[in-house]
Amino acid sequence: MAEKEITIKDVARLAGVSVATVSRVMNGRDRVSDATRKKIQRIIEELNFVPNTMAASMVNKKTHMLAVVVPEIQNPFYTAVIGGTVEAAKKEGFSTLVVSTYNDEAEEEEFFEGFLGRNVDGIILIGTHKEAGFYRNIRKPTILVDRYINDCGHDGVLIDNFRGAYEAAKHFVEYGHERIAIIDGAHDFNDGKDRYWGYHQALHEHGIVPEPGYHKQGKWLEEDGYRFTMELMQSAEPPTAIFATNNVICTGAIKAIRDLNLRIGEDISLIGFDENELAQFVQPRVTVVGRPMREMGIQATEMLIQKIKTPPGEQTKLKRIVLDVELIKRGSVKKLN
Amino acid sequence: MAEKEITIKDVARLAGVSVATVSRVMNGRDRVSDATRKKIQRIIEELNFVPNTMAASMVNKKTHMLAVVVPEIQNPFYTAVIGGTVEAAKKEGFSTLVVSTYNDEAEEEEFFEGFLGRNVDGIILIGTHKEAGFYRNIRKPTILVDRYINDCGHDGVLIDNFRGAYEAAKHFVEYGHERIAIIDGAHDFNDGKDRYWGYHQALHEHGIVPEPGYHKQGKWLEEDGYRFTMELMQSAEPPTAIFATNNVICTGAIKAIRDLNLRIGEDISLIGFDENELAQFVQPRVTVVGRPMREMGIQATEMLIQKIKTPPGEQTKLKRIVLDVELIKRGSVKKLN
DNA sequence: TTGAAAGCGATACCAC
DNA sequence: GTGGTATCGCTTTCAA
Repeated sequence: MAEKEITIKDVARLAGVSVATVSRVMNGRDRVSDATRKKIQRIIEELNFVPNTMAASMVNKKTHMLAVVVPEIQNPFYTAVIGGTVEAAKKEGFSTLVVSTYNDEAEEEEFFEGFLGRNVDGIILIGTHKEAGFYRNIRKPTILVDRYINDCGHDGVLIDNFRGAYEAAKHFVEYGHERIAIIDGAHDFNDGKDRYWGYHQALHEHGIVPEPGYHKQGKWLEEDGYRFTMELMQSAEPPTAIFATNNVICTGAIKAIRDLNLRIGEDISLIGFDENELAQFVQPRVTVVGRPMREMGIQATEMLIQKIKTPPGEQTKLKRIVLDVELIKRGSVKKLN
Repeated sequence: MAEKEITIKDVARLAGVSVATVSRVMNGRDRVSDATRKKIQRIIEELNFVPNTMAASMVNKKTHMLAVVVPEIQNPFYTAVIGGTVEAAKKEGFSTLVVSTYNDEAEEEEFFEGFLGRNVDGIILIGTHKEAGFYRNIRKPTILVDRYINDCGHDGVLIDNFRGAYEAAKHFVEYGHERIAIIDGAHDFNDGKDRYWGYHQALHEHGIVPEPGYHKQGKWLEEDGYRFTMELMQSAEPPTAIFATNNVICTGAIKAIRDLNLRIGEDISLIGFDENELAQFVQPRVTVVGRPMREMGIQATEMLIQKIKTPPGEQTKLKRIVLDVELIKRGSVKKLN
């Protein structure tokens, strides 16, 4: 681990040519005579020379690396997005590195200020910051995924949270439910807010006034799902249906229902948002709003690379792609009518 | 996104000093008169200047970045290790980036050859390659975690797989089981192999000859756990106990048992390796061999940083830390005696 | 205390 | 085709 690195100069010297020529054969652009090319390649082989990527990057200002920054690496939703990103990036010759901010704004800032944030060619960002200002400060091709802040100055790939929630709530209503609870968290981002209002509108349209006591706001955590489901079901007038607005809240709700010895789809109807392991395990399986997670990563990455390749002059207008969601009906909603 | 970057030269010019002096106040090493320091700091502030980390790294050959390379980012075991790494690295002033090789050797090689692999200061590696040669080629401080290849030339942080499996199998035996099946995968790495032989020894010590038909080898996948459990339970002489040697195999086994309408801990006893969501959800909960996942990441990172800071001359002998495992007894093993 | 200048290891333009 | 050299943006002697 001590030997000093071999550089392009060493190769040039041993091959009896200039560094310029060595550089040429490495990058294969300019033409070089077959004889010298062969010789240089042999030396490179012998010396086991690998060019210093950082030096090259200093000149051409490109690293061919993308970063995908997510709030929480443990959440399968995010890892699916990451998977899509890695796949799409690879196809275009970019490497991807993953950074988890653990939902910590400071952590997110550190990324952008550090070596990484400053040296990737572009960023797929599922942000933790809530103010547009933070995003406007990012002077690098960036695509916001899932969470979008208005006026942030970047393109986005989102899903139709409003419609997803609307369909879920409508499904409850159409099956005759009226006492429909919703468990969510702070409306810091568009996603959470939209889900609430989608639910809200579906109820309204069917003449149901959402009861404040049926709206439980936590921190989008599994324990919130557990605790609020407990509370709801043990209240004087329990709901007949619960809308768990993300995957971990849904997991918590399922556990609570189990601990209460209630039967899903019988004693209580349930719809989740995003797939999760338990939703697919319990019987009957739980109806969820599904979204094209991997696809979101792919689309975002393609947009990003497109942007990276576009000359600074001819950048286009801001763009937001909204992907559709799908209500995956299974057996967790009881028909009351 | 077009404006040209501000450099140290701009700052120097505007402050009427040399770049050397600006560099000095940025790094705060050499002493600079209070007057000029103040002035330079003001200019830096005004210009919103952020030094180019890459240029700096070219000189001092340090990036203060660590990479943690895992086979699969979706597996909670690995994300736990990552979590430990990030925490420990941060404490020492290092940033961490995550790379998933998706169990693909080519992907792993690309990492090492690419920008990333060549520019981090050290690597926490849960490898995918099976031959020592690959690892010996890594000329950078590296700690192998979990999977270890003999003669690879790097330190390692492992767990006592043998004992974990041994305790699990012994637990079965002590509860009177004799027909004990094991589901694992290829013995490409020490971990899988050790788990098998730990099981083997426990049985032998108690006078039980492991029956070949009870050893099912797949690819360490959930579907293997599912399929083999089905096969085993539908065979002429089903086992009374199954040892599922990793978290996803255990998940598959639980699903199969559910689909067969069997009761865990009653019709079939089960022990898993590593925690998993279903093991904690089903009732009775499933006994598992637990290991200090986060702790593994922390220990490995501390070793790594230690190594990075050690002058090349005085490197110590290779070292392997083996952390202990714990059999977390719950209700999935029936007492037959 | 401060400045000039020599790198760090590549690329790319301009000559020849 | 090939070589010389300025350059990228910073750090670090060496002098002054």
